[in-house]
Amino acid sequence: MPELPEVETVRRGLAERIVGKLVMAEAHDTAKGFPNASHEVRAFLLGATITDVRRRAKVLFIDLSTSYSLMIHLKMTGQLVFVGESRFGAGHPNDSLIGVLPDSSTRVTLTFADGSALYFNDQRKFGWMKLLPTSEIEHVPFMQKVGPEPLEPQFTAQQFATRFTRRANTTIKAALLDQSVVAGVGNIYADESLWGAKIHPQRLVRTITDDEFAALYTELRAVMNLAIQKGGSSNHTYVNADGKKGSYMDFARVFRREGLLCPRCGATIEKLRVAGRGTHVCPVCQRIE
DNA sequence: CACTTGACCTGTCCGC
DNA sequence: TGCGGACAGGTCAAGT
Repeated sequence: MPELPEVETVRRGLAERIVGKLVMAEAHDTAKGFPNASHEVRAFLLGATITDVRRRAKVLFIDLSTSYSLMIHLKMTGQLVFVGESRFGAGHPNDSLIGVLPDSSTRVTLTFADGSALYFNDQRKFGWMKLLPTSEIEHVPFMQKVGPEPLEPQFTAQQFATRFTRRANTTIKAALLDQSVVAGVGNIYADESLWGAKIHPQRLVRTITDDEFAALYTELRAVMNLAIQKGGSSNHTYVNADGKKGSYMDFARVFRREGLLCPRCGATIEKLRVAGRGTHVCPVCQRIE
């Protein structure tokens, strides 16, 4: 469930809290969450200092002073929660997590020299973390095929529309979710931006007009920027680096609002299945033609 | 190559 | 109340 705005929120929180910290220890449960945690590879993690926290699409990178990086995908239920030095003194915002983490969903724990810790939790074990030389990130297959960042200032509406030509015969929703078209869009922001642009998710890409692509570009960026401002969306498991939920769902206009009224026209919002995903639509505003 | 479907997981919710 | 099954969704592999 973490999409671009949620991953960006986590990135910002971590960048503030862990850059400069020295990694003292690493513990993980099974091979699944950290598949390449061999002794040799861990040598580039233990004793390293964190130099940066970056994001590309829905992937996070924690760069280390050893020229290695942790590459992390949260998939649906992954969390990266920092618990600070407040274990040695009251008043820290995430005091409430002390003694709570690690829990049964904790897959990896990084402990820092000052006693603080970073927990990678993942209830459904879809997420992963791997350690690789920083210079090899660009060669990872996903990184090679992933599309442009939709919020980059230089990303234009024209470029956005052109990216879709390869997916002319599929639905606009399937194409929006395709990470090689545009990076970072998931189910929530696909539905929200299509509603904003008044485009039915089942429309075929080749039927979308230039004006509709322009509207979708504008809506997608607006919705993602608002979501970042609100700290992301929390359906159930998503939390930021402090273990706190985001509030975008309070602003959602169609997502998970089936049976409620469309805030634009008052029709009843429906839920259907498009591209194998639960899809929310206003049947009046978003005509299929 | 383009496109769709199933697999990966486990907690939650719904209906019987 | 208990239980089975559907559902949640990001990405990849395998299928058409």
